[in-house]
Amino acid sequence: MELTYAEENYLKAILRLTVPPDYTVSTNSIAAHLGSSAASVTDMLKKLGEKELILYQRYKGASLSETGNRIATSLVRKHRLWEVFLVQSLGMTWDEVHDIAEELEHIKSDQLIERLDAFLGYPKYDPHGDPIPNAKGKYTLRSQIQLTESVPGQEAIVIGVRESDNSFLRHLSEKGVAIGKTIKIIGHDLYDQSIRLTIDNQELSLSGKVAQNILIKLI
Amino acid sequence: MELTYAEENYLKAILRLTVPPDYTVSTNSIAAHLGSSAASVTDMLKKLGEKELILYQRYKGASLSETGNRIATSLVRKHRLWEVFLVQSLGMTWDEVHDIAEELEHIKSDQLIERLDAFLGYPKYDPHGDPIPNAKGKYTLRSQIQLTESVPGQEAIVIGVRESDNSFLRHLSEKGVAIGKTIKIIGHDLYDQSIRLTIDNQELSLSGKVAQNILIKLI
DNA sequence: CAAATAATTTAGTCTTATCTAAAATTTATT
DNA sequence: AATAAATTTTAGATAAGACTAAATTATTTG
Repeated sequence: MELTYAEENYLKAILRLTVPPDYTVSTNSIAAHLGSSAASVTDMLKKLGEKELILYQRYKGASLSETGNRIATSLVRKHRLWEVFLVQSLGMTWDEVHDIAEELEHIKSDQLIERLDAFLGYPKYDPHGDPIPNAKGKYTLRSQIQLTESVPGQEAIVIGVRESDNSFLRHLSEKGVAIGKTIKIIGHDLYDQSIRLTIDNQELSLSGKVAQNILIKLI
Repeated sequence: MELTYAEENYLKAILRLTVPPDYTVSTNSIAAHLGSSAASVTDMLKKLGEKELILYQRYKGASLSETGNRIATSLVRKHRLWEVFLVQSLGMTWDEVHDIAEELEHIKSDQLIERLDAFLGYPKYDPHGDPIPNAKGKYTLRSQIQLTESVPGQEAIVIGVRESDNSFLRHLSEKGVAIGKTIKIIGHDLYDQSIRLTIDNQELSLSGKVAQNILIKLI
């Protein structure tokens, strides 16, 4: 199927924002992620739904179909392989390559990407440490990381916990931390390993011990 | 200036079709080259004229401005450098790379293209033998070739002659050969070096001696 | 659980790039 | 040079992707 750049970008956005437990993405979160209006997103979701690239119900959000997931994953593969090329072959730095890879990922040619993969030596991770899906779309999920592995400035979604005893969970809910919440890392304290972050525009601090048990997905 | 893909493709088409003596390109020839309608071309020429990328007068055709020429040449540079990469680094064959380079040439990053140039070892010619403009847009004009150097199937425009004595020119006009005419090569005769080609859907044959003195530009 | 708030969709516009059909202009021909 | 033919432009539509403002549906809160 021939997709436009816009359609491809929406699929990628939905994949990025997809998190457990329901794997459903809201209109507003897509709009915020892409920097466009909610109305534009609705229009596109209708179109992607008709093409059966996503499952979409009015007012209920969207999730990727099998086809949509395959296409979005292949875009991630292309994006990350190109990033490796830009750093490894052309000597660019990891912070210079994102925007260029954002354009390169849309080049349509399976042969090209398979040859690029071979040329680069079948790398498993991109320069940011994110895993590169193989030609079949399989990859080791490393996009799920511990909160302690985050870097200041990053935005992420809370997707789970590594411990589930009641006192821990109660502590989290008191702080306003819940699965599905979007967070933004402010910084790591060098002395006590605590992490400052914002949730719902509220600033708060979590101890290193707590942060270690919170799983997030970068967005 | 931020140009759309369509605008860039029009500039490239105009550069390709530009030939002596007047360096002016007609609406219809652009339409034929791009496979679009004359009306669409007129619309775009108006827009490019307003942006001062071309000089355009209604009913009189278009020619590239200095800026337009610079941009179009830089697109040719990108296209040919990417073709070298695809063949030299990825091992593709010269006939597989054109369409992919057609997409890659639009990636916007000066840093990228300069690094790619260095990575490839500052090649002077692409896999088809066409010269690659340097970062300043300079290149050895080899797109002008003798008719004897053509290959069956190629289409070209007659852009000049290497000899200009009267009997030669009279011979040409009798055959229907004139500057600005579009020709298509049918084949080279192995015994007498004569060349068969079509002009205005008329099939004709030119002797090797004559062909040697006709300069063409591939399209 | 009803009212208030938030999220989402619909309706109506705009821009870019395309098209066809009709009108205008230029070029060729008799 | 007048008319015919070819070329080019204008006029009016369409589709994709975006927007704002208004309407609708869902969620939260008192």
